[in-house]
Amino acid sequence: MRIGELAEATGTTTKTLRFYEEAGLLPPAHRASNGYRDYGPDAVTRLDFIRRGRAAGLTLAQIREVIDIRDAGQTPCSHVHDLLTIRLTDIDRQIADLQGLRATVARLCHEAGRAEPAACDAEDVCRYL
Amino acid sequence: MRIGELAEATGTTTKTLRFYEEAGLLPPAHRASNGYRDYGPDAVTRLDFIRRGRAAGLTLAQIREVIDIRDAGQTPCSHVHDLLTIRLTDIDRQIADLQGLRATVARLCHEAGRAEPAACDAEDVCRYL
DNA sequence: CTTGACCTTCCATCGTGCTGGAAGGTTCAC
DNA sequence: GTGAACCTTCCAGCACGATGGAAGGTCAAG
Repeated sequence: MRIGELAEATGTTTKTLRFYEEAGLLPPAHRASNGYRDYGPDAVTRLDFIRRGRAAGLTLAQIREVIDIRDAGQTPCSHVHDLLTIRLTDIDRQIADLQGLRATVARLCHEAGRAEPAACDAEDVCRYL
Repeated sequence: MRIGELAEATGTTTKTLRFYEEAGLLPPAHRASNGYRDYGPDAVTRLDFIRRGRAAGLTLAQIREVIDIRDAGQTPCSHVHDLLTIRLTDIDRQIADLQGLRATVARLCHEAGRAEPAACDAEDVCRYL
């Protein structure tokens, strides 16, 4: 299949596919006689893997690590487990940070809702922030 | 005070202070006879306001909006309230997204922990992701 | 035979908030 | 007088994941 068909089939764009190839996430595509990229069905499988990795919040670099392990003939299972463990810790920290931030912003927002502009000091820009 | 002293006093860097001036967050500093920037105590107040805005997760552009309203002689209270309300909605959405993501990653991580490499299909890179 | 939809490469740009470094001027202590 | 520690401007680049556009080749339908 051609690049536009693959993009259509996987819900992405030709730009992104060329970018992924450049980034080593897709193997260099076989070329038809006219120079057009010619993909087999395994490209769809590969892109689905990339999509799952992105959905899990992995970076393209991390996804590439996993692909490289597989392409080197190893099984990437344990590395995937490591990546997911780190990711989980990171997500938990992000959630905790956001919950702290939410409390702060909610308090400020509540105060700003009952603001008395006259009480503000111009030099301080806004006392409700 | 000179730029290095202001940076020291506010816990930032001279690079950042020049960047803020360029971005319109700090008014162009008065210059001493040798061309050095010369700041008054109000610069500390202004930087403290910027720091509070950053801590609330506002972008520099949003902080600048507030500053511009104040510098135009208006009271920015209601705009601050609007910004904080939007920010709160956004934070709640981010938290919800992350909690959904956490569930996904936790499940994958659990499965990957009891992985059987032999059961993996090489074309699929890793079935645990 | 032309039009339009594809495809190719290459290079630049987005947003966000800085950060680094070069090349040079100023000031102060020793 | 010299060296360090400041300061100045200007231009480049980082991460991240694409996205836009120019200039040109290819192919099938009408």
